[in-house]
Amino acid sequence: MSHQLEELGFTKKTCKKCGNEFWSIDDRDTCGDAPCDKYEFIGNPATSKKYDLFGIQKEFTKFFEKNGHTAIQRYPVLAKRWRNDVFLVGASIYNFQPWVTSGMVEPPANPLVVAQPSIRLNDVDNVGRTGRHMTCFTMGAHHAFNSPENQVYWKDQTIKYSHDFIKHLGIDPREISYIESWWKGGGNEGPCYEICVRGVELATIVFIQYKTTPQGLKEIPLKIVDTGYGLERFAWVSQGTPTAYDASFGPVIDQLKDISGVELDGHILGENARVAGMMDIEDIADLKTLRSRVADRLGLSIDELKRATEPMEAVYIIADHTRCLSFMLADGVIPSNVKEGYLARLVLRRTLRFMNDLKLKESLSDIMDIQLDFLSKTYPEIRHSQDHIMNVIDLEESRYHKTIKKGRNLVKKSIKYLKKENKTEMPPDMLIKMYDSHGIPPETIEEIAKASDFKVNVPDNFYTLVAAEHEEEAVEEKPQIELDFPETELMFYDEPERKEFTAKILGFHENNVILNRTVFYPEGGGQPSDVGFLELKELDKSLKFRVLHAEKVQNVVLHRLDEKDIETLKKHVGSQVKGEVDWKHRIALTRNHTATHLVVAAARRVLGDHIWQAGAQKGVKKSRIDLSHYKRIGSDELQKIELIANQLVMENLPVKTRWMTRTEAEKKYGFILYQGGIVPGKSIRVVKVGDVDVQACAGTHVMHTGNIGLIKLVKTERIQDGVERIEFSAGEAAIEAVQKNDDLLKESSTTFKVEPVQLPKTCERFFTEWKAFKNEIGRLQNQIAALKVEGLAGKAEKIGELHVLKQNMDSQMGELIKIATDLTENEESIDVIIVGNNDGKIVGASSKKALGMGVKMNEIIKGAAKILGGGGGGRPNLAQGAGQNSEKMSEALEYALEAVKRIVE
RNA sequence: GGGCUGGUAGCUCAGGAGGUAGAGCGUCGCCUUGGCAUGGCGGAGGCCCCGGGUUCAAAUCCCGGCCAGUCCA
Repeated sequence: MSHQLEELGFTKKTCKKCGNEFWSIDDRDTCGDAPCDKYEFIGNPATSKKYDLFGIQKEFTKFFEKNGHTAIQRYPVLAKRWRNDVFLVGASIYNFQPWVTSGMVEPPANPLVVAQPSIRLNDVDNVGRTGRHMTCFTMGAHHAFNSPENQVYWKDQTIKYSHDFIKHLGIDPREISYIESWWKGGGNEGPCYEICVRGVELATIVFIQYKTTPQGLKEIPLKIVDTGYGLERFAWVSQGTPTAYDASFGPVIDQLKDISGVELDGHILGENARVAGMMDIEDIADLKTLRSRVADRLGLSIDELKRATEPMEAVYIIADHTRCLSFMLADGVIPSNVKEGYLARLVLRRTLRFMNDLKLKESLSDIMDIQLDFLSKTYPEIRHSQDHIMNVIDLEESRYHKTIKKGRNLVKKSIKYLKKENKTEMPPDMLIKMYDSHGIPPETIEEIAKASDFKVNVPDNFYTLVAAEHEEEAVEEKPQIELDFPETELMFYDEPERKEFTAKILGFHENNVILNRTVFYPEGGGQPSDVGFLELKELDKSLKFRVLHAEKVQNVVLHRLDEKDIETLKKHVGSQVKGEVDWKHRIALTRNHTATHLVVAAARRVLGDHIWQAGAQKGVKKSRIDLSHYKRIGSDELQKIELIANQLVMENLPVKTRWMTRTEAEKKYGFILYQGGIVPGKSIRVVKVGDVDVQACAGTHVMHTGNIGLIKLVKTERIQDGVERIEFSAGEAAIEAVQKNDDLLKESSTTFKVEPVQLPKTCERFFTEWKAFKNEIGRLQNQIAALKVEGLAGKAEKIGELHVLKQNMDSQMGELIKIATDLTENEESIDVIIVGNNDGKIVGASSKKALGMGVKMNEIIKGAAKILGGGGGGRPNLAQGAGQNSEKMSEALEYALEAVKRIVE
């Protein structure tokens, strides 16, 4: 692979334990990585000096700067800011994907060095327990991007740099081993070395040089040096602390210890980390193995060990998770039930659970305060978001408590139900349902069950079972269209007010015409396509074709026409056509598009800087934008946004557009450029509205905001937790929207015969009165029923032991029911009553005495209602029915009476 | 983007194999008391989220929508 290692005195060997090939100076027979070697640095630092995390970060950056690298600022952990394939940054290379790594865009510097906070949640269960796993770590990285024209450095130099750096820290080169391996990820791969010292992997240096394709490896033109130095691990080996947590965020841990009163036992922790270092921990079963091994070595029982370690682990988890949350929230992740927001909520709720285990009386925001204090010394930008973070945290904490409280009730109820069913244990599917549908973790259920003296058995593979509940869905991949046409010249950028043009017909694709240039805006960036006409002049006559739609495929604009028109046009490849866009349509979309930028800008002013556009769809009549926000937008906030947006219109701000290279634009404006979505390409079109908004945007815009006219916000909708949708109209459509509201008011006020201003009061009055009348009617019905009951008793006939009454009455259903129940429940002289009315409704009731004799009213009424041509039923003591043939009522009543007779006699 | 829950009195929730809408707390009135804590009795308070469908009959079943919760990618 490289001669560099040989030059440095290394020779290649094979590990006798794992069989991997590795390089070292010393004559050793194991590769230097766990589990082949065990940790040899705990209590015995490997470096000449101790570094805390920020110390090593500084040292790292400084070293590579000195060696010709340009240091760049960290990127936000929210990768969505510049790419849409992953949620969070998991490594420094994520910063440069896909634009730089594909070779399309120049890197911000070359070579460069960065210390990139990275988040990986796949091992979240191990955090705090193994001594080395973290949700958030700092990846120190030096990158070189080697293009055919610009070779920066490759394998030899990379190895030299990394070796020099480790040596520079005072680590004895004889302790370093380089394990040969192969790296694969993100569609690329290449050879790599894992650099290990005293049993721990400190860094990986990767040489990305292939693309992974279904046909195998494909050499790529841009060869990338991708390195990753686990800076927390460097801090760890330099201090020799029991865990990497102590070395990385010791001050936070100290304060947490003070608050919680937990004493950390360095001996146990160190032993735990040593054993954990030797293991791959993937599930709860592995964790149990770890516990029993550690307990063994310390001569403790597993319970004793758990009692001793769990509080310490909780402290570590809280310290780790709050760090992760700080980056997430500061960089713009809004906790939610979907996407990256869900990941934030997951971490946040885990933190709350462990705080609860420690019985901390502090709120999460108190703990976050400690973490933010600590972090903002190195990352001052986090301070700027402090208020926002605190708002979000407090809100989330109260949401969580609400959920748990609801969950508690549900669990108690379920246990009660199970006990009634004589079950002694909660079945696993119920446990899964509780978590899946209601977010109650099994530990919480166990806790509640214990209080209710009920057994809960959580399966080891609980989360696997949960996952099994969710069937995977195959992702359909769209077949790529291959087009062989030159790039279409887009005229609407240089001449935004142009309505007509002439162009040459280059060819066809399905129902689409391809021209050499166009004024038709192709659908994209949430802006629908233009429509209009193409006109072909042929000798004396001219033919006009409707353009239904335009879209861009690989820089070629497809103008979709009716199938018949395509057939006609096909004879004219190479001819000139005149194109004309429907301007009313276009200008409406243009107004809506610029208005979108203004509404976002206004929303940022009203709601805060955390507001980002999460999606948008423009239309002629109405448009909508989705904004990241942690709670519902209130109606007064909405009105404020509306006012500010319209003020920006009235200021008649100039809208300036210009093309810039991606790197240049990002440097000047930051990722806020990508509010409207990720824009592809090397150079991007930057649209700047006065000084209030700047976005990378390919859409059409008015020249001055005054051209938009009115902006009317219509409604808000919460499309997900953490994302609020605002629907609005701009220009003429806004006037229509206002007029529509006026119509609604007029229509309603005409009905009430009042002025619109009186409507709210009038409505309220009508509603209250309606309720009062409704209640009054109920009362009157009861009274009428009571009156009608009087004197009825005497009309009963005696059948056997029972007094039976059969009567046709002029009463509604409700009244009949009332009469029937009154007489059978309260009046002792009546046992069975059957009443009907002229609408074909029939009701029957029987007293306890009659019931005792087997008079089941539901069956009798069922039969009687059949005669009426309908159906009926109810309970034995009270039943009702009805049918269309109301003229047969007396027959039905007679049937019922006979039925009673049959039972009694 | 997908799955699963839920929406009933001011609040917390029962009910829901279709057939008279319920409880506790709160509220109002009366009684008990010298006053308070309390206790007893009685009352008011429901578009059973909205719209459609099935049915003699829908809070209950079905479809759609809105709102909320939750898990997963």
